Amino acid sequence: MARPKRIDRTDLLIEIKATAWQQIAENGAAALSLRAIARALYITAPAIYNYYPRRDDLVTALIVDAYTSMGDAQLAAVQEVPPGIHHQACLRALGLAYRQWAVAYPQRYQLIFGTPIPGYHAPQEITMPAASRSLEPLIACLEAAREDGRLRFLNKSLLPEALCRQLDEWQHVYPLGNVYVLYTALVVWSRVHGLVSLEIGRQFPPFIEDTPSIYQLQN
Amino acid sequence: MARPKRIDRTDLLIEIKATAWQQIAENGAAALSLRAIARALYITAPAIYNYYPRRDDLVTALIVDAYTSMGDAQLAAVQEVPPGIHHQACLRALGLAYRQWAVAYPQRYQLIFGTPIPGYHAPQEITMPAASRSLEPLIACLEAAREDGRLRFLNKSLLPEALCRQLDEWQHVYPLGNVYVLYTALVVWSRVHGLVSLEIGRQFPPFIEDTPSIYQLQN
DNA sequence: TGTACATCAGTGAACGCGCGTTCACTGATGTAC
DNA sequence: TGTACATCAGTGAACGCGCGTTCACTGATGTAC
Repeated sequence: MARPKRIDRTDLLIEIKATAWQQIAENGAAALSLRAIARALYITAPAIYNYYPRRDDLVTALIVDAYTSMGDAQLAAVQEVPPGIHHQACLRALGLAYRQWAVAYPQRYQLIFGTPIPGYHAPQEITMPAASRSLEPLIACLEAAREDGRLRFLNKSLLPEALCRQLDEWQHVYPLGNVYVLYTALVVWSRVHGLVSLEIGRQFPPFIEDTPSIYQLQN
Repeated sequence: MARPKRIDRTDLLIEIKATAWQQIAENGAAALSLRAIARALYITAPAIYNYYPRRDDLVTALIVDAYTSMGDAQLAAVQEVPPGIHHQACLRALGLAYRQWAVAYPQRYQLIFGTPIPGYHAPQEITMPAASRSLEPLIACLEAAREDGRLRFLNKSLLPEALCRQLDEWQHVYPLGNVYVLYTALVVWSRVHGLVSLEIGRQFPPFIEDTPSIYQLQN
């Protein structure tokens, strides 16, 4: 039977997540605790079990939310690029959007890409789709470039075999694009990620972002 | 009175640290626990207190060790560069050494640069000197370049004031070089760090390192 | 060479703490008659 | 409009756990005579 919705229900669920994010921001993702969240909400700890049957489910929900948020930002960035424009501009917009998102929500960034939470093991079947979706815009952009013949690929034999198999499998489960496109996406993404993780991780002054994606396009 | 050294003493102290590193590698720095270390060494937990009066002291010792290890690697890299060579070569060697060290000791890297351990607060007066020393080779290299007139600096007004004050203070406590040199060092280091943190943090295949330091030298 | 003593690394029990999780409950709310 | 009932979000007590840390202790070792 469909569960009748209480107004409170969504409210408190949202508040739980918000408080969780706050705690992650303050003490790091490793210090997340249901009891601390409950305390902050003037609620007893077991009450949270009405919303998340286990602590890990909360963490999973947070991770999915973070990926979704990132994916939305990426999508918005692509849609703001006027159509018919060179793919490089698209890549560049994605790179900048990635950075802006990370700077705006460092906690989410940390939860997804930072040191994993000690006890927690992410359920791949829930986490992977969200992660894949967040990379979709980038992959689509590269796929379009490939179809235009604007992407040059390296020899297949240059791809490490293990990596190749992994990409194959990935492509099989979430058919987003050509294996080489996936590989290129990973490379592009990882380089941008490198710059961004630096900016987020340390408390250094934000350096001017040097439009990083450009020199990746092997065209 | 000088404490007479037992042979055991240094042995177990080393074993404690080694086990700690192992645990950091396995479960992340956040999961470090004296009891777990004791368990792994077939020892009771209080025994550790003969070597480190508090848990945080162990962590501090590990951090200092990590910095020292990194500094040694940096120093060794500089010394292998034949004298009289262009400073760019020196910078490049430092960058590559940084990466190699990080790849060789990802746990140490994680402890220093990763998400901080929840309860732990580093005692600056112990931690900072070690950190500074690890950057010394880089700073010396840049300082030499400056003396050769091979470093061009931006206008002072372009430096954020807060950053400027912080660097001033740093330079005052550890007189390693000109403030602008320090700034440049930070920039160079941070970019290399960005690339490396990417390579370490994720379990992606190691990409070919693209000799990163070069395009930093503003000469 | 043998005995008495001091040292001190490691033991085992205990403490208080915060954690995730369970359980029977309570009491406000919405629904049916 | 009023009453009886079902629902179910949140409570409070309790559990077992691992943690850091303390304390009085023990027993092997090295030293002094």
